Amino acid sequence: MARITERSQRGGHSGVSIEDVAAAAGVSTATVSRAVRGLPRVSPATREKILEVAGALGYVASSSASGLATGRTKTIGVLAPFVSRWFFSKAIEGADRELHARQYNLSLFNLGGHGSNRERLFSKTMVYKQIDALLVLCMALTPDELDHLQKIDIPLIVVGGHVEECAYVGIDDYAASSVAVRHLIDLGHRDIALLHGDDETDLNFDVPRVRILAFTDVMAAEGLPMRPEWDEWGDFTVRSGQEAFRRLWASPAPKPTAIFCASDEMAMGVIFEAARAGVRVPEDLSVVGIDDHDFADAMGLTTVRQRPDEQAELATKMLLDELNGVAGAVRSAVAPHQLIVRRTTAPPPS
Amino acid sequence: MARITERSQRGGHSGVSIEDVAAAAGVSTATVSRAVRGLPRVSPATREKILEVAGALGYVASSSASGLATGRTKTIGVLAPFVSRWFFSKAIEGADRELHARQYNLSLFNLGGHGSNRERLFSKTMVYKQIDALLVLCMALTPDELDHLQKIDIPLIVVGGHVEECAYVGIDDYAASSVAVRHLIDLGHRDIALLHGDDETDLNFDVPRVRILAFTDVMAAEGLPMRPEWDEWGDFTVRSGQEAFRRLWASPAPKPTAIFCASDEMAMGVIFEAARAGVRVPEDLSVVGIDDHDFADAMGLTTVRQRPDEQAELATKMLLDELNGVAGAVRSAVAPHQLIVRRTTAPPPS
DNA sequence: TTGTAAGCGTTATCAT
DNA sequence: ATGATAACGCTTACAA
Repeated sequence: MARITERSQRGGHSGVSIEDVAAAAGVSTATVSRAVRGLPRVSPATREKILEVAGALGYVASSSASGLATGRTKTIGVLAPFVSRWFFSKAIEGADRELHARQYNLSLFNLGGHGSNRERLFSKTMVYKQIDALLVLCMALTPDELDHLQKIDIPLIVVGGHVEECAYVGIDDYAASSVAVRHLIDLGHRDIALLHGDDETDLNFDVPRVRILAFTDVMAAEGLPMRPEWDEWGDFTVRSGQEAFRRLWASPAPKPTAIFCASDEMAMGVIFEAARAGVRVPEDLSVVGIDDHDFADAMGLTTVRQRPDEQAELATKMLLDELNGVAGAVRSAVAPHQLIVRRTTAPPPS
Repeated sequence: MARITERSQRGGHSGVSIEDVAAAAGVSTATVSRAVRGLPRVSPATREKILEVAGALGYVASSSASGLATGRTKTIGVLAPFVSRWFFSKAIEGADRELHARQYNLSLFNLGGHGSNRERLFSKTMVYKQIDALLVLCMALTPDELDHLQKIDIPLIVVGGHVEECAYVGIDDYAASSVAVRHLIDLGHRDIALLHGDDETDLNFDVPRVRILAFTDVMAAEGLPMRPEWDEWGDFTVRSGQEAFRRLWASPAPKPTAIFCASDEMAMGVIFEAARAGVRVPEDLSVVGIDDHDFADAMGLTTVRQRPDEQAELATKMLLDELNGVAGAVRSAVAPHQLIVRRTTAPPPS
C-alpha cells in the first residue's frame, strides 16, 4: 500500500520498472539492462532467469527513460505532404517495412490538409529531439520549411523530389519520361499532347520540370511539333486529369492522337473523361502515364513503373545504417524504372 | 572547451538544454519550464525574457526527458493493417489533423506487408510505454493481436471494424448497405448480384458480414431471388473485383442486371472488367459501391459515402479528451453515411 | 560476470 | 513569482 502510494505520487506512472525486475530476479538493474538488451557480459543462467522474470512481470523498458539516457529515441520521422496519394502511401509502407524490421518506430508528420489546406506548419520544434533521423517525402517545400530542415542536424534523406543539398533516392525522371514519350513515337504518333504537373509556383519541386524537359527534348529530337494548345497542366490528381482532357477537347484546335501524362492519376482522369466524351482509348487517343499506380493494371494503363516503397525502404536503410555508425551510408541513389506497355497505347488512327 | 568535453562525454547529446536557457536568462530551470510551457506563476517580464533567450538559443525541450518526468509521451499510436488503401490512408490523415492541432505526435504501426505478407508481428512491446493512447484502424486482428491490445491499459478506440469490448467509431454498415441495395431495387432491379468481402477466416472482422446481412435482409423483404451463382467474394481490392466479375460472366448462369459491391474498390474492378468484356455500365449492368473513394466521382460511381478521415478525427479527439481528464470521452459513436447517385446505376434493361 | 552510482533533461513539490 | 531539489527509469563507466 505504501508502495502504491509512493508510485502514484507523481504523474501517475504505471507499469513495472527495471528495478522491479532486478528485485524479483535478485540482481542489479545494470544486469537486467544488459540482459534484456541482449548485451554480452551476462552469464547464460542469469540472463535466462532475468528474461523469465521480465516476461512474467510484463516488463517493457520505458522509451523515454532509455531515450534520455542514450540520447537516441529509436524512432525516425517521416515527413509527407499527403498520406492518401499513391506515391506517398506506398513510400510510407516501404519505410515502415525497414523500420519495423530494425525495431525502430515511425513518427509521421503530415504537411498537407491541415485546417484550410495551407496552414501547414512545419517547425523545427515538431521533430527536434524526438527523432533520430528524418525521411522527407516531398513534392514541394516552402523556403521556410526548407530552412527548418537544414537546421536539424540529424541524418536526413529525401525521396520523391529533389531538395537542395540533400541526398536523394528516386528514379531518373528524365529517362523515365523519355521512354514513355519514345514509346508513343515508336507507335507512330506525331501529334502528342503533354499533361504536366508543374504549377510554376512550387519552386522547390523540380520533378515536373524534368519531365517536361524530357518531353520537349525528345519531341524536338524527333522533329515533332509541339503545339501550345497541347500543353496542359495538372496537379497530379485524377480530377486535374479530367479537367485537362476537357480543356483539350473543348478547344477548337485539332486533337492530338496521344497524350503523355506526368502521372498515372492524371492519366486516369484523362481516360475517365475520354470515356465520358466518347473518345476511345486507345483507338482514338493513346495515353501513357508514369508510376504504375495500383489501379494501372486493372485499367490496362501503359505506364513507366516506379516503386516508391522500395525507394523509401532503401532510403530508410541508409538512414539506419548511418545511425549505426556506417559513415557515408546516406547518399543519393537512382532507382529503377520500367516501361509497362498495356492497353491504353496503340498506333494512331490512320 | 571543458564544457564541450563534458557534454560529449556520454551518448554524444547535442542541443541546448533547459539549464542553458536558465543560465542565459538568469533564472532557475523551474521558471524556464513554466515559462516555455505557458504556465502561470511567471511574471510577464521574466516570461518574455526567457522566451526570447530560448528562441535565440533554439531551445526545444527534450521529449524523452519530459516524457520521463511526466509519464506521458505526447504521442498517440495508430495501428493500421495497410496504409495504402483508401480507407486507412484517409483515416490516418484525419487522425493526424486532430493530433497536429493538439500538438501530439503520431506514431504509425503498420501491420501489413511485412516480410512475406503474414509475418505481421504486433507485440505489446511495440507500443507499450511509447504512446499515451492507441487508435486502432482495423479490418481484422488475429486473436493474438487482440489479446495484446486488451492488455495495454491506455485509452483505446477503434475505427474501421468492431473489436470486442472496445469503443468504436464508424458508420452503420447495415443501414449503409441497405440504402445501396434499396437504390437498386427502386430503380427496378430484381436480379441483383452481391460482391461481398468476407473470406470467412477473418473472424474478428464483421463489417463484411453485416453488409451481407443487410443485402440478404433487404432482398428477402422485397421477395427478390438470391441465386448462389450471384454471390461473389472479394477482398476489397480492385483486383478481386475484376476477378469476381470474370467469374460471374464466365458462368453459364443468367446474368444479373445489377451488382452491389461491399466497397468502391471492388466496384471499380467490376467496372473496369465489364468495360473490357463489352458489358456496358449502367445500360447492361448497374453497379453500386460503398465508400465514395477518391476516384468514385471521376468514374461516376454510385456509392454510399463515408468519411474515414472524419471518423478517425473524431475518435482521436475522444482519445485526447480522455487523456486530458475528460472521463468517459472515449465512447462508441456512429458516423453518417449518404447515398450518392451517379452514373453507374440506372433502370435495368427492359 | 556483476554491482555501484553518476548522469540524461525535465517536471513538480515545497519552500521562500 | 521564483528557486532548490527530489524524482522519473534507464544506461554506462568504473569498480569489484
